[in-house]
Amino acid sequence: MHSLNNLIIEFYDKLSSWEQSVVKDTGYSLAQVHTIEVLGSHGPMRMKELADRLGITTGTLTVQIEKLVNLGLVNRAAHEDDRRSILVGLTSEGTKLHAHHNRMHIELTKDITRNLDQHSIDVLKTCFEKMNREF
Amino acid sequence: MHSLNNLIIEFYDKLSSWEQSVVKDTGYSLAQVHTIEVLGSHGPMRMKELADRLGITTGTLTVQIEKLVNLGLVNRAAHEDDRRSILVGLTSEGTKLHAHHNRMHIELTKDITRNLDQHSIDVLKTCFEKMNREF
DNA sequence: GAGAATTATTTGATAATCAAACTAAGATGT
DNA sequence: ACATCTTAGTTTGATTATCAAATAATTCTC
Repeated sequence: MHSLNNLIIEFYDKLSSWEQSVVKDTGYSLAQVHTIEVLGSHGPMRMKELADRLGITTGTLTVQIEKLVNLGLVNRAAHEDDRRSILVGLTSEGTKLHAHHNRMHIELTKDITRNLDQHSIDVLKTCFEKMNREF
Repeated sequence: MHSLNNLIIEFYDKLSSWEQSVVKDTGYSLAQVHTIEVLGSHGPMRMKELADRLGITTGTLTVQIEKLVNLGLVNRAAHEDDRRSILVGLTSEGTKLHAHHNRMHIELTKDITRNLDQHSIDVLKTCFEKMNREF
């Protein structure tokens, strides 16, 4: 159990470093790219939901989104059913950035699984599915 | 490949959230606990090496370490061979905090692997070993 | 419909971060 | 040896990220 724990921590740390270096190349901040990632993979959502997913307060998010809107990556739209809320989503420019970032992720996944046979990959997927469910 | 990529990202995000909530309970900041984690698992090291591992500049680290020293979690010692360098390491108080945090990590690992049989765990370990090597 | 809860923004304060300048010490090349 | 180049850590000044609390608008509940 200890060894698996250490492997997970090492994996997490290396993924963190990778993300940091990839983000640095874009010229945007880590927080900004993370916001783009969440909006890109889950679609438009309300401020509250986005803040929860990012683990920050809505106050912090308000100023973040303001900047991303000014950068032309994100837009705000009225929420149909709830006039207190707004829906934030990606502009076409934001979508392009997300697609690029996602391609990098897929490249990385391809690279690090280079030496895994098909059976291992199948087991690995199942393990991730089960682990993700238990959080 | 796409599905594995998404599973990895989901795993990473959930681990992030978990870490954030666990750290919040300690009363220390994420950056502080991360520093303690690195020092705890790798032992005392020089500022430069620590900064590299944390992905921050030495300038940032200097003020971080100053705070951790004042909190009694970290100490500085002279480097034997290189008088430009100092070795930063955990105090007994810092070691205690690291041990506690590590126990939480092990608990988590135990929890999320609850539904995995022995064969899957063995494969999973091998996969992590191979993937960690490829970063 | 009155009171409670939720959503987003604003504000004021603090913490984290970087780049660049600086000091001290080691490494290198001739 | 010694001048130069590199490396390690600190300091400084500016920027960015963050939170908690106050506020305003809207929705929910009873």
